[in-house]
Amino acid sequence: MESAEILFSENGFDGTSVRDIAEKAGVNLAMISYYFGSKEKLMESIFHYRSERLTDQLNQMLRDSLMSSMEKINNLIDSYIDKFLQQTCFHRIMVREQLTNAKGPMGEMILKVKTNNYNLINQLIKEGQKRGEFTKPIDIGMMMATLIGTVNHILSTQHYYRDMENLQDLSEEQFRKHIRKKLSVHLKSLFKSSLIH
Amino acid sequence: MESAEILFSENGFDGTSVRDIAEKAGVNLAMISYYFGSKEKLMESIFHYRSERLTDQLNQMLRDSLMSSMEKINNLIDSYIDKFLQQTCFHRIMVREQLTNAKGPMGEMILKVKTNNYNLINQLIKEGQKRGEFTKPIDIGMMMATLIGTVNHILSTQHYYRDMENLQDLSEEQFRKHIRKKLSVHLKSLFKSSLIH
DNA sequence: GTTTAAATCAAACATTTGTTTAATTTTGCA
DNA sequence: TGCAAAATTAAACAAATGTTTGATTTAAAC
Repeated sequence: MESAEILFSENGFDGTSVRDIAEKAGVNLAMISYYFGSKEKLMESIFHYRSERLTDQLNQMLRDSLMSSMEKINNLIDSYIDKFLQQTCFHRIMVREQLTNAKGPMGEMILKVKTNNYNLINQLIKEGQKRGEFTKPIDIGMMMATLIGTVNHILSTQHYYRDMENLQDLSEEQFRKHIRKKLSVHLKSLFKSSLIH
Repeated sequence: MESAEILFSENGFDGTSVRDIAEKAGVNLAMISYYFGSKEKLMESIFHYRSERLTDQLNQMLRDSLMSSMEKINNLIDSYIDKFLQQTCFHRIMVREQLTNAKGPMGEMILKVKTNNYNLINQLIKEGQKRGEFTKPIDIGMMMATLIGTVNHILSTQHYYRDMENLQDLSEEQFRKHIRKKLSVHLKSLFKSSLIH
């Protein structure tokens, strides 16, 4: 699953052969069918494994009643950035898969995750408005698209960003820190000025 | 090229066979190699054809000195949305391809387009700041990522957005109009409150 | 230590893949 | 009309694909 995840994220599902996966994992070709049933089901296993953990964390964080709504928003932003940075391969797969599989088991899994996230954030923003913390009306669906879209875009096109901002001399680790910080500051300021007059 | 563009956007490059393309186009299988050389080169032809027109329009619009900087920004937002809406297939391919081909001829083509756009927008924002129209400091690279990322994300995940916002009863045309408007309003307000105090 | 099930393997399977070939048809021009 | 170049075709090509098979090894239980 680890090997497959990396290869899928680099070359796409169709661009990766089961032989590639088997070789990278150091196992016999036949074992993939033996254990997962098929290449498709291997993909679903990866997806299931990753997305299980995705929503739990979010749910917990948003339930914390000690934080102000704005703090929660900022927390949400950072945790989405971190999640993507920690699981770049999986998120890359998700971005790619969203382009294709609207229908099928994959599409249903994605919809489930997205709907859950949407409801949580919706609730959070309504809460902030009720409390009087957020004074501006806001398009929640679009705001989510901006959060997810901006992070996705930067992290899926890291290479180009690095070229254009002349950051080639940074190490991989330094560069990751750099974009994490940039994204965090940018998105927080964006949300703040969109939610508060 | 038309047929290939549609199929590539739906199933990805590796998910599309030259036989699929030939059948959809109503031509013989061998003609693709005959005219384009290879499947890869067919892709490059599509890319070349589309990206040629991409920057020209932008250049022209931004040179117009009668508009205020804010008007230009708004114009830029709308023209990017429209470009994506008019050429959804091609843009889908670009989004997917950005995930994969950092190197290779495709990657170079993408970098060229991106760099050009970056320079133009950079210039535009600096101009607005000089004129005193834009009073807030701004991270231009991030702001571009937000523009492109938000549009890309909404339009590549239209299907999910439609489900979550309960817009299933709209016709395809109505739905397109709906998201165009939503995106336009949202991004303009986002840019405005990021550029002006 | 024997037995039984699970794990692992090399080999083979039938399709599908992108590309090429060589023959045929169509076209444009003298 | 005749002819050469271009366009189109069906067939074949070798390589790669996902999956299965049947034999062999390993592990665990009694």
